[in-house]
Amino acid sequence: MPELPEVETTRRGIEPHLRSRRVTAVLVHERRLRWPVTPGLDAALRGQRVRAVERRAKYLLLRFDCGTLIMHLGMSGNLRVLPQATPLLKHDHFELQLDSGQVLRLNDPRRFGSCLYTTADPTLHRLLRDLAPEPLEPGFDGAYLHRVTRRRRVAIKLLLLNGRLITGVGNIYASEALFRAHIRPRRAARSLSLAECARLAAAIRRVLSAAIRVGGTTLRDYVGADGEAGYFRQKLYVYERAGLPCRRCRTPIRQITQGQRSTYYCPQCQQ
DNA sequence: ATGGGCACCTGGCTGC
DNA sequence: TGCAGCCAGGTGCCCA
Repeated sequence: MPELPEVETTRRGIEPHLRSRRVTAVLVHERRLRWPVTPGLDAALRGQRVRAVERRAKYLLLRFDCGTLIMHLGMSGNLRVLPQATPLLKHDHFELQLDSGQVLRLNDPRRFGSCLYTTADPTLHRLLRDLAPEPLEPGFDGAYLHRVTRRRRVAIKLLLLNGRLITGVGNIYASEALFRAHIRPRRAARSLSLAECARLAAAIRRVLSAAIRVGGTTLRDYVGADGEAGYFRQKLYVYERAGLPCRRCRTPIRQITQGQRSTYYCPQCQQ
């Protein structure tokens, strides 16, 4: 489900309900996520106030005075703020009960998400420490992209999914950014000129920002923290549009497989 | 160092 | 109707 825009939409949705609230209980209904949910969370967090709700790449960070809860939504996870009496749904694995009478619930059918607690600096956590710079922060530009692609023979589409080099871009926005930059997904990363890298970096920033503005992309069952759908799907140029006419030139959109995942592109607009 | 492939899961859809 | 097969928004890890 979630790429950076969906995670950021979730963050913005839950943050007002969490900030400065005190945790009254932590309930773990299913410990077996991507990694086992950190044991002892109820004892660690009960009575603690949520100081901030932050995001790093596709990770959400719930900051407490005593430590940080690092959450990831995997492919199919979502977080919702609900009245505490709301009945549990299938695949509700984890919840934070709050002194407001509300509850933050993680639902994740595929259980690729995670929920880990650390008392150390979370940016030094093994899952976060090697991540690339944030794509919406100033350091991410054509020069950066040019530098990290220089010796890479891998296809640019696959490089966009490598979180150590680029972060926040997933399978949807990788195809969408390459379309907007007019670059073929199978091009070797190192073949991109500085000008192309600049176009691509700008396209990544534009597509992520635009998706955040409208609440992310809705595919299948994705809903934001308040349960409403995102609207970016209507703005997709190529993703899941195989065989349909390109919105720009009417050429049929092609679907190929790269790294066992689907890529979509326009053979006319992208060279 | 880089790159390819697999693994972890459930559910929805298609086609026989 | 049942069932096998395939596909799906992520990413760490193992191996060549």
